[in-house]
Amino acid sequence: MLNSLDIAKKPEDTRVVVAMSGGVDSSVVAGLLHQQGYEVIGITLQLYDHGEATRKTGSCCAGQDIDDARRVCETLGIPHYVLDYESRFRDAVIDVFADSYIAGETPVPCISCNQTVKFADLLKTAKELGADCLATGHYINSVEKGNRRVLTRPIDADRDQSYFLFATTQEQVDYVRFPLGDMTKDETRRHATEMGLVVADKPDSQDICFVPNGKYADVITKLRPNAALAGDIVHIDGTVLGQHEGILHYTIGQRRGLGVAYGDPIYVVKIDARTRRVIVGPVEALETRTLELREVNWLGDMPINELPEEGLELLVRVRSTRPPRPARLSLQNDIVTVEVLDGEAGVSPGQACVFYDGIEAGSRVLGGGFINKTRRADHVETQLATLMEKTAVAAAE
RNA sequence: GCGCCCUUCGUCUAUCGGUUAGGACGCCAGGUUUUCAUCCUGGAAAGAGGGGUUCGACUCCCCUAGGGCGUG
Repeated sequence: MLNSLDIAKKPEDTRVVVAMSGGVDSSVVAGLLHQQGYEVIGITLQLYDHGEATRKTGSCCAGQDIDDARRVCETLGIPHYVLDYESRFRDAVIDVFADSYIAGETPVPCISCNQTVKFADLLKTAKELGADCLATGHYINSVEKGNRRVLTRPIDADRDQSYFLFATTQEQVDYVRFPLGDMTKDETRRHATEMGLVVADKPDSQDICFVPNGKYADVITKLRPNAALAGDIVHIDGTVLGQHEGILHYTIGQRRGLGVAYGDPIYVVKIDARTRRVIVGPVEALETRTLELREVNWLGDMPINELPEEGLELLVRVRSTRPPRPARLSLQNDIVTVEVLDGEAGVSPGQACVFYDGIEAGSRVLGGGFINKTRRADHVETQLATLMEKTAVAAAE
């Protein structure tokens, strides 16, 4: 007989570590599991510098948030531990974040954090504590299927956090539980209020947790003083339209912040880290059909090298707030390649491409990968190639 | 040297003898969003300068400055 966490033990004999960020969601997870009689241990990771970042609203895992988590555990009457993961977080998340921008990509720090700190280090700690599972407050679900668990989309589609969790390995999926997967945000807040938790009305976290004031470029510049070098803003037709203050301010598909009045809206089409050029063009130039992925985490049933010759039809998201779009996944010369059937606009290297087998709640999350390269329409590729060639010649002279 | 034309938000421009001088792009602020963005809503922002004519001028006339075209 399985308990509510799909473990063959009575709740009171089941030890659960709850990853508590100090927000409502993970607090409610701890509260609900405690109510159900589980042996709950709250753990909060201290991830970064105290300072201004810790006082802003919508942060997590530092300063005030650690305090909130502690108070929640006191209210519930469960043990709470704070672990110092600052240096680990810095190496695995912040440094990687900075280097990605310098390389002209656009990172997703929340994914690195889940991938390395939460589901690697914290998970290991939970196992060392003898926990039967690690529970988090993410809005995603997982269910038993045969002798393993599969990741699925949550009930609350508006809150779906699967984009940030695509890199969770099968082994991790088997150990982690997501009690909020079949709950809406409103219900979560109601539970928090009913349980009298101090965080019941706390605002949701937003922005990058370790960046104060939303100025992520400042963080990078502080870490890598030579990162923000000026360069040209070049139209895809070759015209130099202006100057920018560092490629780290831009991502593919970005419109604002260019400071160029072109008459029509122009978007960042490509970032050339080598020459520090930001290439811009009309919205049509963003249209992308083919993506090459790296660091792919495949959670489908068949092994990924046994994909059908013609590819596997599924749905993909290339940014967390986009709806899943029909696509075909295939292996081409050992490279995992995604063809978005109707095209996508503004696809950036460094972002994730996450796979689904459907749109509705309960659909499988089939993993995903980081976008390594993209290919546009032929005429756009030709224009870009011409631009790259010109610089190569100029550099040679 | 002479003749003709042009000058409006940061940029490109619309309009008119009596208008809250409109739009696009840019910028700013909110909303959306556990990434960065996108997207949505809102906001600030203009008649080159000086004289006239007129009840009233950004609009008509003159001068000055700047720019364009044509011509000895």
